[in-house]
Amino acid sequence: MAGKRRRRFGAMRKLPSGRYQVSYLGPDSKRRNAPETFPNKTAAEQYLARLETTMMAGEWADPAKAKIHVGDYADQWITQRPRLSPRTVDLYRWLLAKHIEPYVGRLPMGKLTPAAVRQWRVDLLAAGVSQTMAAKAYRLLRAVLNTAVDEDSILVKNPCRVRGADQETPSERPVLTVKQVFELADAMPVRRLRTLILVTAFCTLRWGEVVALRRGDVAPDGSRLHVRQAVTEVARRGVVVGPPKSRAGVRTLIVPAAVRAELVQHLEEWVDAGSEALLFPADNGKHMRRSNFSQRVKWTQLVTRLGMKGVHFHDLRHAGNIWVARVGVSTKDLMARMGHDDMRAALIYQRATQEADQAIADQLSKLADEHRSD
DNA sequence: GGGCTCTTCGGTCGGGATAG
DNA sequence: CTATCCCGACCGAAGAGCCC
Repeated sequence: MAGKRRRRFGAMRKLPSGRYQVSYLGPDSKRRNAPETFPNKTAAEQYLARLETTMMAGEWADPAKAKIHVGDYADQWITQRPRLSPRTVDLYRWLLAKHIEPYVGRLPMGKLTPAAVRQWRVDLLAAGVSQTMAAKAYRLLRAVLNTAVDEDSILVKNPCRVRGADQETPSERPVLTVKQVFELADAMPVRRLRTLILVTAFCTLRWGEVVALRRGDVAPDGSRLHVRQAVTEVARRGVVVGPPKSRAGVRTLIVPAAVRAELVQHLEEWVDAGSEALLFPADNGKHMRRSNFSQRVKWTQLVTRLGMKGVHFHDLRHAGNIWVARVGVSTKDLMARMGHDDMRAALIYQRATQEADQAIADQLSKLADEHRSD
C-alpha cells in the first residue's frame, strides 16, 4: 500500500462497519485477531501498545487456551506431573474431585479471577471444610495455576493470592511423660507390642519406620538401631517398602540403655532367624498394618481408659523428642536423631523445653523470694 | 558477599472410622 | 482381617531476607 508504513507491531484495518480491527503475531508466530473491535483508531492503537508491552514482559496469555476448564486442566496437570508419590496422587485427585471441581471446575481458566478464588475459599470454609483441608486444596490449585502461568501461557498472573490461605493451623499435640509411655506399654495385650511401644518412643521412630525394622538393623547387644527402610500404605497397592521419608531418614540411633535388655529379649523370643526377619511383623509374618494394630489393641478405648484421651501413636515419637530436647542437646543433634533434614520441627521441641526451663526458673525465683521475706 | 535464618511452595505420611 | 474414605499433621528444597 503506497504511502502507508508498515507498523512495527501488529496490524490494523477499518471494517465496513467503520470500526477498527487489529491483529498481531503471538510469541508462537501465529496471527490472531483482538477479541473485540474498536470504535476508533486511537483505541485500537492503545490496545496494540498495551499488548506489545505485555508480550515484551513475557506476560502474554493465549486467549484460546483460557477457555479450557479449570477442572480439566487440573486433572491433566496431575496426570502429567512427574515423580509424584502414589499417596500424593491419590490426595490430589481426591482434593480435586471433592473441593475444587464442584466449585470452580467448570469455570474457564480465564474466568478464574482473584475474586472467584476468594469466594471459592469462603464457600469451602462455610461448607464446614477445615482450615487444613482448605489450605491443601488452595495450595493444589495454586500449584496448578502456577504451571498455567509459567509454562503454558494460559494466565498472566496467578489468581490465587489470598494471604495466609495456604497456611495450615498447627495444633499442639499432647506431651506424654515417661511414666505414661510405660503405662501404655504395660497395657499392650502381648509382650512384643510392649516392646514396640517402648522402642518407638525411646528411639523417636515413625510408624512406617518401626514396622519396617528387621533383625539385621539391630546391634546384637541392642545398643544401636539402623533405620534404613520405611513402609507406606498405598491405595490399591497395599504395603510398599521404600527408603524413609527423607534423605536424613536413614540413620543409626543409639538405643537408650533402659530399653536395650527388653529389645534383646524381644529378638530372642519373638523374631525369626535371619537378618531379614521383621522385628514387629503381623501374625501372617508380613508387615503390620496400621489399622490392624489399632484394632487389635483397641487403641482409642485404651488411651481413653488410661486417661490419655486423644493420644495418637505418633505422639510416642513426639514424647521421645521432647525428652531428648530436655536433656539439652543441640538442634543439630536433635535433627539427626529424629531423621530430619529440616530444623523447624526440632526447634519446636527446643522451644517447648525452653518454656519448661522458664517455669522451673520461675519456681526457683519464688522460693528465693519467700526466703528473703522471712 | 558469603553464610545464616525465615518464608514460600510443593509434596508426603499418619490416624480413625467404617464398609466389606 | 483388609481396603478405602476422609481428614489432619508433618517435612524438604529453594528462594527471600538478613547480618555481619
